[in-house]
Amino acid sequence: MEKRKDEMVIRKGPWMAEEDEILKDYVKKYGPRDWSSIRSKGLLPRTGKSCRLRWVNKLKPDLKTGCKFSAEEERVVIDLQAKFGNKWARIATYLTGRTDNDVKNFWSTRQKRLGRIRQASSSPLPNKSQRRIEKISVTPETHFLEGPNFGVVSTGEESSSSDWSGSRSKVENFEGTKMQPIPEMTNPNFLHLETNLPLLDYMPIEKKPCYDPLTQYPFPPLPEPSMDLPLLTEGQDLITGLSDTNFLGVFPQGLNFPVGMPYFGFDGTGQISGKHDRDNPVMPDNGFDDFPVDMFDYLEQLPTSSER
DNA sequence: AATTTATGCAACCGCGCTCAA
DNA sequence: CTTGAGCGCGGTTGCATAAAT
Repeated sequence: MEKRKDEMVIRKGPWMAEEDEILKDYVKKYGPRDWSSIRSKGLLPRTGKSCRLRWVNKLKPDLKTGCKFSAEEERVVIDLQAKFGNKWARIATYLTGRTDNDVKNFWSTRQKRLGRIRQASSSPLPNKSQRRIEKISVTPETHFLEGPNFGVVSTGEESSSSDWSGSRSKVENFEGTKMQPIPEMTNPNFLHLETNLPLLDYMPIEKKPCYDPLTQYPFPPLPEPSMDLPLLTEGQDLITGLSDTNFLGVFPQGLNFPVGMPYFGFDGTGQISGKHDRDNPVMPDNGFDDFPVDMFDYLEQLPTSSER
């Protein structure tokens, strides 16, 4: 017996291709609004919320679905999370083709990864079960150092921190004789470095209208590059501002960086931005009060002088 | 090859805000 | 002023898949 449309059983769970098509047709006709009417019109047995979520996160035409966060995107998220806190929707406005859910998931994944790193770093001689976790965890984000006292991570083939698929097999665990966490990880001054970081001064992307005003069909031209940041070559132009003689003034006295330099914000002019965000007291809600998880991200592997 | 475990992502839930009736 | 619908956001969960054992 057929139910009236307002009695329609609400469907949950994964979307089928047919449902996607119906939803796309709806948006094509009516625009991305009145989500609840999709159900009241009897088009889909889904709540308005569910329809909106599906559209925003998966069906909108300008999304970078299935594409890992680039190093630049990672950097933006990390900096803006420090600036805004867990305001994923706000952060997402600074990234082209990324949704709040994408940003949230990225951050969540990153938090877990850093948590594992933290755990691994606190037990230098892990037992057998822990060893696996460490093996999984170690990426360049852990910033192991090369040299006689420090472990080796780099295989020399990774140019972006964003693609770590397969990285599990590239690294060794702590029990190996070559590898130890960097000593700064336990230095209290180092741990509080983050509070001294100048923050980026990004501009949100101007989200272009999603719909052709004539046809109401979504055809957003792909947004322009996402912010007033110089396009950086990984590990190179990134540190342009280091030539600023005032640059080191932002560090606590006596603190030095044996490898690489932390990333600091750019103001869009190529100069290091020393701006602190006074009106944003929000601190990252990362759950590691005494161990800022972002600490790793301000250590970028730099090319050696011979590589520049 | 089979099983276990970890990971990442899609989707749901609850809460709060806005706005119109 | 109140109320309820609609919507957006952040937190959380469950599942599919990959990786390890």
